[in-house]
Amino acid sequence: MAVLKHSKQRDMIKEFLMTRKDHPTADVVYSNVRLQNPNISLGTVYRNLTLLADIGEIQRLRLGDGVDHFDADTSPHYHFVCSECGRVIDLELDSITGITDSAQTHFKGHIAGHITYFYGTCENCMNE
Amino acid sequence: MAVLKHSKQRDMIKEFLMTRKDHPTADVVYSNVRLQNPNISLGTVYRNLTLLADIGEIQRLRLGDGVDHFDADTSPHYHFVCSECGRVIDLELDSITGITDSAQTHFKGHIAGHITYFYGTCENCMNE
DNA sequence: ATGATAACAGTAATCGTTACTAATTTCATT
DNA sequence: AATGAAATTAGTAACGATTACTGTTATCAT
Repeated sequence: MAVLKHSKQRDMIKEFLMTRKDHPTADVVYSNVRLQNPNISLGTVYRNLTLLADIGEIQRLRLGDGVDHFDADTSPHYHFVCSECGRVIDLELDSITGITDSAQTHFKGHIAGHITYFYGTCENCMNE
Repeated sequence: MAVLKHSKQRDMIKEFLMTRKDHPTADVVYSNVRLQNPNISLGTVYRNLTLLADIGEIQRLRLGDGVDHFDADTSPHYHFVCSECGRVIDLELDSITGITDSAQTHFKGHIAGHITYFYGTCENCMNE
């Protein structure tokens, strides 16, 4: 990979993402970062989100809603997606890495890991 | 919902899907069904795959590769996605529905279920 | 300061999917 | 069997998220 050069835009994107716990999409990142730098390009946001995810500084979440979400918290944890409002919420959950092992027992390839997320109705939507 | 009327195109799509264990995409369904009916429209394929999934006759799989896959096997089971070749393979795995309960314990909304799939290198790609 | 190259803004293109429309098919009722 | 209302179709246009391109600007080792 090419040598990484510093960029103000990348810093802004990373910093914005660290202030948020709601796993925003590229578009949300774009419109928020634009408040500070109205000239930033949507392509720049996408490119840097991809780059940051590739070097492991952020996490890309694919939650089946057709839009990528991004999370500055790279520690392993699980997510809940509200089927009503689409909200994405962190979940406290004891590690379930054991399921990778138990999936491996009957499988001849190599299982490197798993993707799991939960869905249902969030607290907010239940009170309606 | 409107009354369902029979359609030859829908039958062909369902029948094709039942012959396949490799979880084809809409496009693969389209090009195969077109061998029998060259006039069928891609929109018809999408509409019927969605309809069949809505009435529970098939399953729509979202596996994080940006393309929907479809499975005529509607029984609950898990999938493996090869990171090398993209192949999707059924997995034998004892039920892990318990994780839904254990996710529920610390969560105030209602968890209806979970999506889990595994990734790694398939047997084919390991022999290369 | 210079120069190589990474990153940028702006825009066009791509890809999977959905929406639209006029014509056709299904099917319950005659 | 003929009628007609409604579902379905083929074909095509539109859409939204993302990626690619291009000429310009910023970074940074020398």
